[in-house]
Amino acid sequence: MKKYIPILKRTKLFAGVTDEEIGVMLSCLDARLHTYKKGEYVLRQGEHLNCITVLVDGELHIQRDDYWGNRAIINRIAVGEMFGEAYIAPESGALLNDVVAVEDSAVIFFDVRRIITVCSSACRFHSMVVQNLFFAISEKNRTLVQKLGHISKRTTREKLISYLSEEAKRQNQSSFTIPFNRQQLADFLSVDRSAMSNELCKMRNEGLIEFEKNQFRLL
Amino acid sequence: MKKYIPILKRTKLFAGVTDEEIGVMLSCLDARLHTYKKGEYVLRQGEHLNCITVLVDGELHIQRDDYWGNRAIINRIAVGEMFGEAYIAPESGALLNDVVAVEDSAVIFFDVRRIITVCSSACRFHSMVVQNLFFAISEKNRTLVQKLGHISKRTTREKLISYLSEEAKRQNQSSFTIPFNRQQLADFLSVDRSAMSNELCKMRNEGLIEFEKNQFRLL
DNA sequence: ACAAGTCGGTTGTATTTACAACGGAAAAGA
DNA sequence: TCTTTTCCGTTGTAAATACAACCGACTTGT
Repeated sequence: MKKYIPILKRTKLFAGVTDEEIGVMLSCLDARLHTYKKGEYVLRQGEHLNCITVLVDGELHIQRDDYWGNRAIINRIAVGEMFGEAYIAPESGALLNDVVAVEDSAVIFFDVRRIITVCSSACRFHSMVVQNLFFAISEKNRTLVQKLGHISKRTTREKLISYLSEEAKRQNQSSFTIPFNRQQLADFLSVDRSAMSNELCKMRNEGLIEFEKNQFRLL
Repeated sequence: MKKYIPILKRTKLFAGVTDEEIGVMLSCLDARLHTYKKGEYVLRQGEHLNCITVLVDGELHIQRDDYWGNRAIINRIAVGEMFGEAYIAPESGALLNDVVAVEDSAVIFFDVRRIITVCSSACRFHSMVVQNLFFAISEKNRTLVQKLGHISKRTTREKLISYLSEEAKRQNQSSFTIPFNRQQLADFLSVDRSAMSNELCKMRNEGLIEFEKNQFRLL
């Protein structure tokens, strides 16, 4: 697990904490490492979780399939990001979504209560992590609201424009790569893949965008 | 401001804190009270916020109007709930939404940094509030995901069923009142009001639901 | 009591979408 | 290399939606 310390160091959760301090916290927070093959479920809807988790390798989707097989990709977790932070509270209840490995992945689980219960020794790095956790959850909150902004648009085209322009802004360039293939993007924006594909091509024909595979450019 | 202590006491943020302790914190956290008339803006998109706020009277909508005048109601804030928690981090940037008073309302603003920076005296109630804040933000996170679940449904009917059945479950009875009028519900679910109205009546004709004004019953 | 405004249901039409099915190109696997 | 699978664009059709317009019931304010 120690080999992931350099990665943990770059996460929002452990920002400003030194390697040695992280090493100490790994045992202090009862960290456990699990690995998953592409396609495996990390967590399933209905399970209970009392850990904060950090993805240290691979990629995860937080998603939900409904009764009719429609998939909604709620969120995407990249290396260094965390998930499970919505279930910190003891009375949080069961998970509402599945968490699936889209690539071979490695996840570290941390005991929640040991994080948010400030230890008696009140170590410097612990209170740092507490504050980091605040910021991280808070930021995820904003991310969710932004996503709401995308899918609350009425038409497929508007959803695409909303998503693509935010992505361009986030990556700070008009040409950028998105982390989804077509089906995944459709699931993320909650639209039909073929309809979306169609709309994308229309937009290209109208000279609004260019794209090839996952590479997009706004014009 | 002291007259709102009984209300604050029942909020998630101050759960488990006594009246006197809240009284102390009001000054300790630099609390400020503002009141708003129905229709007034509490905060506007683009502004900066470095406070956690609690609604102590009235009702707020967190919403966003796009260029074409389409309104999306992101969330509803009831008495005792808080907002602004997504902007705790110093680098959060500007507000992405408007916050509007739907009724005459009163809001208390608390300085964020004084909350999350544990004071040197490490008072009992302060660490309590820190933990409460964790749980509250975390819960809001879940609320947002639930809302995503509603509007990620493809048809108006599915959105309605998703929303109404969650509301029934939340209020723990098949007959319940919703906090929106038709237009607001449409804005909340991101659909057209008349189309939604139409769909509601179809569902009634099919014997799925009953309703009158804001009172609904699932059958 | 009257006028103005709000609210919710209804209808028709043009637009948009989902869905199913297909095919070619590229990638993955044997 | 050959086969299989994945990915993505295309098309046609049926279904669902947005939009505008209208009406009656009810509320609010004067």
